[in-house]
Amino acid sequence: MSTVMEPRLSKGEATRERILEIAEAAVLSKGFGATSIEEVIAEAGLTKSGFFYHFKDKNALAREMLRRYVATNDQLFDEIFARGRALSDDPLQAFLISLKLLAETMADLPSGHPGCLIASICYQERLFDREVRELTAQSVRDWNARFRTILDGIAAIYPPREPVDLDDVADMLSCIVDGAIIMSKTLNDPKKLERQIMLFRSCIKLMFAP
Amino acid sequence: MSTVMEPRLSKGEATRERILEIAEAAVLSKGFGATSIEEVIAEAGLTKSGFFYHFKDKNALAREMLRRYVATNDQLFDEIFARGRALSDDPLQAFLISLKLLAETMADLPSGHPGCLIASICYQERLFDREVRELTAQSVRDWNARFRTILDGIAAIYPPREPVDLDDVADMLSCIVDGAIIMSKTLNDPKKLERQIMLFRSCIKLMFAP
DNA sequence: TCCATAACTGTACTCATGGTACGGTTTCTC
DNA sequence: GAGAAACCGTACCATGAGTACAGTTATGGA
Repeated sequence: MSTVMEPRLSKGEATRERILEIAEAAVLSKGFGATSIEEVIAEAGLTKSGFFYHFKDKNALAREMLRRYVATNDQLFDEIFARGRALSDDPLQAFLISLKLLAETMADLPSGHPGCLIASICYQERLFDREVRELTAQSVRDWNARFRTILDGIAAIYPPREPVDLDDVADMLSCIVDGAIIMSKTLNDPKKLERQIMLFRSCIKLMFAP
Repeated sequence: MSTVMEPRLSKGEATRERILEIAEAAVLSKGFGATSIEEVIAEAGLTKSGFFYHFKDKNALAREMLRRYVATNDQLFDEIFARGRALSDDPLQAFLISLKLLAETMADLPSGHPGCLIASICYQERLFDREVRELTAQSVRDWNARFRTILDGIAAIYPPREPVDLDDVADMLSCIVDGAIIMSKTLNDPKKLERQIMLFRSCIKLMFAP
């Protein structure tokens, strides 16, 4: 899809990356509390001492995992919404294009979306310190604000038919995605996610299209 | 709201109920893997022997928790959609009323929705046996089918404006609710849930209302 | 009122795992 | 080649799941 310029990683940074990737997959499939450091280091091929050299404790691992996750997602959104704007000057059309791109991106994931780390953390809040919880909340607020900005641009040109609160509509996208990921995973049907995004797209059309 | 006829519980059943309630709250706030039997029995005021008298192991606890959760939710939906039908003969109006009732029910929860057990389990799938996973999948399928039936009744009278797949629309409700619960918990803002349900209601109006 | 059984308690284990502490060793990197 | 970065090994403690089993108390029906 997109070739990202990876800055050359030192050996330590590469190991950290490897640990974070393995840990994320484990956390998304069994939860943070049930993810043992032992299994992570076994898969990463290093010892417990090696692990604790990189991460002070499990909470430090969680923080870095989350930072990584948020950064990756931010980048994805930047890309998708920039492409939408590049393909149409009309804000509504641009958004509809971006949503289609988002749906396609999700559909292209080989074995379905692996899960949303923020959702996972939300269902295990008591395990994390305030910093982690604040980070999740802030990233959600940022995403909502981003969508809200887009919707403002649309509503300025196309007044909504039904009286809807644009903040709620902005929130809706995250809700749909998170909810659809859960349904996809629960029913073992990866297609649910892209279908729900496309349905949200239809709702946007119904709300704003003349 | 509604007075449910509780069949008189024997002492053992009452203890089981108490354990399940405490365990559910713990699981929803810290995850299944991180919920220790010790803390559950401490809060329930009984010993480890007492616990294992009621539940063979932790997975048996999970199964019963889930059964309880699904039954409670089924009952809630039965009630809400029956009331909707009672208040209007028009299937669309009945559904809109039911959605409003659902939103109000969610708004009335004292400290926000405690969380969806199915979502929690979905993010810890590897911890559970096939029976538990099959139970979650089946309950989601049942709920989707229930909504689909309602939508069929609506679409028979009010053909949808935009070409939408009714299965997707049916799925959307669960997605919205699950997603909004996550956002409510993450942002510590209980109102998100009811607002999203009301927004879904607006979308239904936009899709079907003449 | 009695008795069988349900509903527990108490004690005493095993085993796996998270996490800590710390000294030593290898491997980069400049 | 030196110094720092990136580890390894070992030993240790606390906690939690789960087992075993004998004993005790409460309950509810005949």
